[in-house]
Amino acid sequence: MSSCLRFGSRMTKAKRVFADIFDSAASPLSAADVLSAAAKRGVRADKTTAYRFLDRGVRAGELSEVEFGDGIKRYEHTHGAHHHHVVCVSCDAVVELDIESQLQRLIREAGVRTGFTIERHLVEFFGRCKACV
Amino acid sequence: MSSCLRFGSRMTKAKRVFADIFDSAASPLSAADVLSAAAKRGVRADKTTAYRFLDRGVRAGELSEVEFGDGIKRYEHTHGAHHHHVVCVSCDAVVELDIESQLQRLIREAGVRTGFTIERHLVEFFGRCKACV
DNA sequence: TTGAATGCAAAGCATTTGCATTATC
DNA sequence: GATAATGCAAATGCTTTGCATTCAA
Repeated sequence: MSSCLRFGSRMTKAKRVFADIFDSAASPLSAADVLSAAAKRGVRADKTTAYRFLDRGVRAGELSEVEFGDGIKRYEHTHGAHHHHVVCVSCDAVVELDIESQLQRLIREAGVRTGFTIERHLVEFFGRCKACV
Repeated sequence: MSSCLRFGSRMTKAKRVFADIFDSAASPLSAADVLSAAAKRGVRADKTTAYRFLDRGVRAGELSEVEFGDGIKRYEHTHGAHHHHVVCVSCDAVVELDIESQLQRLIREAGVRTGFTIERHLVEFFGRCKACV
């Protein structure tokens, strides 16, 4: 169980569990998500530890922040390209969506039209999954 | 000075200024933005009043919430179609962007690929405006 | 041993709620 | 005069900070 999610110079129990949790996560996780998942695996950690893990992960380029616009920061393991999600408003299921090529086109157009140099974008979809329609 | 932004049954000084502020706003405004704009016009109001105005505006369908993913809720006057923005990360300038047709195509595709019924989306762009490159 | 990592408590910040007061209709 | 709207204080929820303690290297 060697996660590729590693940063910092000392390996601790908390970091090991957190990394494992992200490796097997099906959707972006908040600090609270990480803590409850860790608790389920028998590891109690303080919320500060989780917040620091997430912050360091982002700064190490290993985690990326995902914003669903509900005031809660969620994170996912960054494997290669950044991607987008479709979130079920009823059961919170999250499905990844690869729309890179379409977005690149859209971003190019947005840049041309506004004169901005686009650096970053926020693109997420919300709706109902098959089971929740 | 008759704003089309009206809701509730009694017109007060605070509501009048807030409505005027939204009428002449160039970009989405937060509660703090609204309050400082009101102060500049000589009207001191409590933050609770601003939050309630924004909430009622959304529920009346007159204001729509804009999410830039920074933990601050911003609002804009809803005239007709919902649109998107390009935000300058340096000077906070906001430019509107009409990409409805492209988005409709993207949403249709996302729905087909994931099996979700897409109800809502979060699409905003961030970068540097011409002056801030 | 040493300082990176942790835990706990307290602080920050945007937002919300409870309740008495004010002022519009 | 009824009650919608306001203002103030306190509470909420997520996140961050300060600081003493612990533990991996």
